Amino acid sequence: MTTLQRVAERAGVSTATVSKVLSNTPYFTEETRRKVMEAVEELGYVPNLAARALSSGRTHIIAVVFPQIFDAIFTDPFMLHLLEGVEAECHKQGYNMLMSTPRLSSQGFDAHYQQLIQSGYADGIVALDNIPARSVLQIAHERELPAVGIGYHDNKYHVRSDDISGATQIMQHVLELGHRQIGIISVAEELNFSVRRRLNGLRSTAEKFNMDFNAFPQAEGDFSINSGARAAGELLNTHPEITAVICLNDRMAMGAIQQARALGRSIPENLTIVGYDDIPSAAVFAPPLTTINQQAPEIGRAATRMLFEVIDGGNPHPVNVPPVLIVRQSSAPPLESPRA
Amino acid sequence: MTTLQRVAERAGVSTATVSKVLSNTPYFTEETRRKVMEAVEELGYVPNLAARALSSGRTHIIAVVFPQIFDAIFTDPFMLHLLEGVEAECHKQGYNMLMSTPRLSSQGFDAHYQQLIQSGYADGIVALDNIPARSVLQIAHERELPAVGIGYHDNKYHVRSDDISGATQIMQHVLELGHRQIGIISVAEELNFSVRRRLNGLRSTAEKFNMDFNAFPQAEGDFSINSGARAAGELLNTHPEITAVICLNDRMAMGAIQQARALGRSIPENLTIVGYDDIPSAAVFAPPLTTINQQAPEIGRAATRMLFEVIDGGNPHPVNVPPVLIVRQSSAPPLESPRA
DNA sequence: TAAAAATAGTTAAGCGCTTAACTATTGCGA
DNA sequence: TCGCAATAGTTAAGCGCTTAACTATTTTTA
Repeated sequence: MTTLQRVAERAGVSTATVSKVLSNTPYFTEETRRKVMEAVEELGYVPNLAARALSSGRTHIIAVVFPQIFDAIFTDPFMLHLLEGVEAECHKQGYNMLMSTPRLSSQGFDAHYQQLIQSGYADGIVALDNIPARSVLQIAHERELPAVGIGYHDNKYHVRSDDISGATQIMQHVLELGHRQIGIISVAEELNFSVRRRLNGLRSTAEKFNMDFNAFPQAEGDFSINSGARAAGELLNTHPEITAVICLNDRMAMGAIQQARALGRSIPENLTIVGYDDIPSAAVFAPPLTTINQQAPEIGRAATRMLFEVIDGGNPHPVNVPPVLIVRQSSAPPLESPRA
Repeated sequence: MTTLQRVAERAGVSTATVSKVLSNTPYFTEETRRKVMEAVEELGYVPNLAARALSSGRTHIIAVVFPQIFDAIFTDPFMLHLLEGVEAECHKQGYNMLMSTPRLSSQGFDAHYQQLIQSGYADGIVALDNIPARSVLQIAHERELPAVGIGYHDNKYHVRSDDISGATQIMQHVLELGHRQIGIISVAEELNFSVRRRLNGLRSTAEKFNMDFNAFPQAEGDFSINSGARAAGELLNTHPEITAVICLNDRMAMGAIQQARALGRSIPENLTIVGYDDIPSAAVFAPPLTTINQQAPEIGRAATRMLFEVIDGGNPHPVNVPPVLIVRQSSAPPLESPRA
């Protein structure tokens, strides 16, 4: 490994001058710059980043943190898309990403994660902060490490998907198709921060159409395909008059479709079913799902840009990323619908 | 931030003694250990890992490298599952993962990736090494950085999915169902290393059943859903007698199913269609796909264990991870089949 | 014309940790 | 009982880089 010292000898200047030229710190002549850059090129010099990190106090590494509950993160394509956005911004700024996937126990997040945060390895953190019981960024705040949360924890610097807007769009879509007998497959609010906001978006949109949201029949699932099937079964048995079902995520929508079919309904001809999240399976499902896409890459990009601003001493505003309605073949007007 | 120096002062010993106790290097008394550990706990000491990396020459970070072609990696769940396996082994050994997703241009992999490899930040690399045109690990070999490749490049240390075994299992499954009129949806061999081996596995299994593989009608796709649909259309138009189609991946199988349906075939009753890879959509497709699961988490684990062995000076053997046949509802015996 | 400011390059110290070499003491074996 | 080996702890140097402070020269301003 070639050192800065050897570059300095080759260029006939001090190591401080080499450092100055490489970091573009004033003052040096064009001749000095030429001599240094020639030596760098001839020797194939690449800086030792651990040394640079130690002396400058800056690593140009950010930690990307996805907390693990039930190992779900490694099966969730949302994670990959967040990562895509984070990576794109890191690449632009010459930063590297250190992955951390902490496990929560009764004593808090595991020791390995705690050590990483305090290790001096990362200039800052972007974290998916979505476990209601505990914020994964608390330890970063205690250490005054720059941090941006993705999700609903009360972090000063955060990026969120605008679940109210997403729910508004999906409810509006269903109502504009002419549906009035609408079932809701919901989830217990303690499981996930976004549930309340999705329900609020559905409610406020129904009210704009002068409909009483509380009169819509509801059944409860737990985000899984099976729970969606069970909930759809309940709804269709107790409310056979419904012409549409809004599910709070895609997997429950898939289960609902399977169950509705088993109960003799055809989709979407006499029952419209819509989901939320636009997981990859949604597009290839039969029929392809109408759903809400959260634009995870853009969330990842916005969070990372925000973190760089915090690291550079800025004080950026929180960001809400608007989701996008994706209309596919699982939704259609009801058969006897008077178009409103 | 508390330093080792302050711990030494608190415990009343030298910094070298603190370092010794923390690394369990001989020799120290039980009394000295107690004094040091008390000081560590009272001061909440956490080592600065950049300093440790600089002086010891070891970071306890490995680089996890997924080369980018056409941004496909951020939509491929296989990546997430590899990462799952790598992360599990890193967690066990107290290592951290530095993600790198280099881009290939005509001049080779990008400068950011090259700097990362030479930076002293990573003790070693686990890389998905699957671009036929160029090995992502060449630069690591030049720098004598410990490296393990996942895939078919000729790396000394590598882990591969046993594509021959996977293809053997899927062909055997189709033949044991009684199919003899079998179409193959293939891919040009230059696109991906695994194609030849999958075809070889299919061929050798057919020969074991005394069948001439070259007599099976073939059409070519490019791994995409659309190409699968086109290829299936060709096959069914020129060979309407076929009772099964083997596709070299799941997405082509999905396209083939959609096209076969459009051409009046029911799946699997009068046409069995099978895929390869067990992507998440396979399980929720209609009908759920019979396919081959590559056990990506186990590949990630094996590669990471191998890297730790190389870092510690060992000389491990390459590993082939056996895929698993997943039978679902897209395959069934042919209607007029004499069970062989 | 003299003083102040800017330019250019260097010296010196240090970032926090590791560990080889050294020193002193104790224990073991012949 | 003496010499060698093991134990215990310390000293000293260094890993590769950054940058504040310093020094010398040139340029600008009043």
